[in-house]
Amino acid sequence: MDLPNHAKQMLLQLNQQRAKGFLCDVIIVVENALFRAHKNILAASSMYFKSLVLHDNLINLDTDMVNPAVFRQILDFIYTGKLLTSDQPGEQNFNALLTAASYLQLHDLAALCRKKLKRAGKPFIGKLGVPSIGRVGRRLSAPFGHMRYSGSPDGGKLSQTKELSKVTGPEDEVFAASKQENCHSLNRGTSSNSSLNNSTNGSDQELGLDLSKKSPSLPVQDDALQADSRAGSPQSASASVANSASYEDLDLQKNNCEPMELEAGEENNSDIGPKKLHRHASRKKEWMRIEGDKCAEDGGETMPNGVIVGPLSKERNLGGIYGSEQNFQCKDEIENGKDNSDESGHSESECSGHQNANYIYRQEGFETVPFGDNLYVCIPCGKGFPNSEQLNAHVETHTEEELYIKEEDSYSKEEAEDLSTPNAAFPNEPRPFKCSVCERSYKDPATLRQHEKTHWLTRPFPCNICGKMFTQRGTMTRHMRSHLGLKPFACEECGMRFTRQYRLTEHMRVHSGEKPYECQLCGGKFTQQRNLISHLRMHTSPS
DNA sequence: CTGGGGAGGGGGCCC
DNA sequence: GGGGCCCCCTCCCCA
Repeated sequence: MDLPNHAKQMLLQLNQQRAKGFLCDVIIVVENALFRAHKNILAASSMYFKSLVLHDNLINLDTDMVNPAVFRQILDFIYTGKLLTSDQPGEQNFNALLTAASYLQLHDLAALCRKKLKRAGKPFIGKLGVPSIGRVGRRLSAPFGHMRYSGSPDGGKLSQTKELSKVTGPEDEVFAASKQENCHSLNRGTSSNSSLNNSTNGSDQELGLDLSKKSPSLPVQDDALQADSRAGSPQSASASVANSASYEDLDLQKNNCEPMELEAGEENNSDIGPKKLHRHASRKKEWMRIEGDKCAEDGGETMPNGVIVGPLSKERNLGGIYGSEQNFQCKDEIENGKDNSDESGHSESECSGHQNANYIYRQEGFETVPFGDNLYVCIPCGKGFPNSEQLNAHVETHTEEELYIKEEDSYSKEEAEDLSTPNAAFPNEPRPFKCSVCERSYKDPATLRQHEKTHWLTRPFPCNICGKMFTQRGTMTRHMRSHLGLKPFACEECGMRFTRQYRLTEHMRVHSGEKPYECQLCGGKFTQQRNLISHLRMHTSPS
């Protein structure tokens, strides 16, 4: 008994999931564009992808071999079995496709292209695209976190004009592609629309963000990368982890689950003190464990569950990365009649999926409403909907003002006073702009508006990768950096890199020995305020 | 084994 | 939009 359309239906479903970013667990970077996909699908389509996705969740493809427009065609082909036509002239497109298909070891597609070219009487004039013969190893694409830092006078920002000028002619469709679902341009210069769409149309977004920030000092990575002449290895296509902020991590990949070699290597290269050195080595062990523990244990067949990059694998971050999953988890919990709004530790945002994040959980106060099959619940009005599309359509009918949490009553006077710390800090400063929900007040309307967003149930800035929602664009941008492993702030002393300037400032005290935070009770000094605070807890805790 | 300290990283939020 | 600070979580090291 065969279901005649089973395979077709499955593929259709998978492609729809890809379009929504649902359960996508790998990001492929091609030049300026990001593509989300499913590891299983990629692995099933090509041995090359299979070896890449085994250890990495962020893959950079060699831009000599494939450009974003072509890769979009390829990804569509993988997910549909259909080759969609491109704007390019046929033979030119088939040449590019054949190059890329050979490079990616998509044999069926390559054969199809060859056939097309043969029929057209045009010989293949593309590049030699088989990784196993060493072509790819020649030029190792920098890991994503590095490749935009060109040491340019602008401090290494995404060099918009340069990147643009490189891409001409047919490749302009790169940027058309960036507007497609699942293909996000990282190049701010490609669009005047530098803002993210709001949560109601999150699946069709363009990043348009400069996530790179400027780099005060950037260690030259390319030499180290090129020294790694792993010709013939699929890894040589610079499958990189998102936090591959240093080539140490790449070494780690190279050594493939052999942390001992790494630590030894670092000791040789490092001129920092023993303690610091140890520290760094231990950090790498952490990374190692995250990315490769399973592969060490069982020969590399099992992937660490749901890990995008090392540091992000921490438990509490998984919720963010796998927002879509949580979305459904929350839905499941609704089905199971659980109240997950409190004890489960989910915040609304953590329950967030891609678009309707804040609406998919059973809200307290609505629990007695019989939802029936309407599992998607609009929090502001309590209406249930059978699917996310209908809910999204409904959500758009709400105005911003309606989305405020109407919970003035829940704010006690004491809480309100606690929350009015800005006033307490600057008692003499006039703060005429008062929040209508809590008692806080601000000097200017922009800050007030910013603050008022914290009362909204919808968070207007979704992460394009994991769907997590943020109240401030800056927070979301910062969060995106962590996905992409962008660490623009480098320590000149030890080369350690950070996602934030503030972290670097804190870190520099390690080198200077400065300990500005002193415990008034015991005189203990600390480099970081947070450690003084945790120290003070030790004094005040009863035990 | 445990508690304390050091430090990396993430999010919230105000300026 | 970016900077800065706060709070939290977590990991690692070490006594």
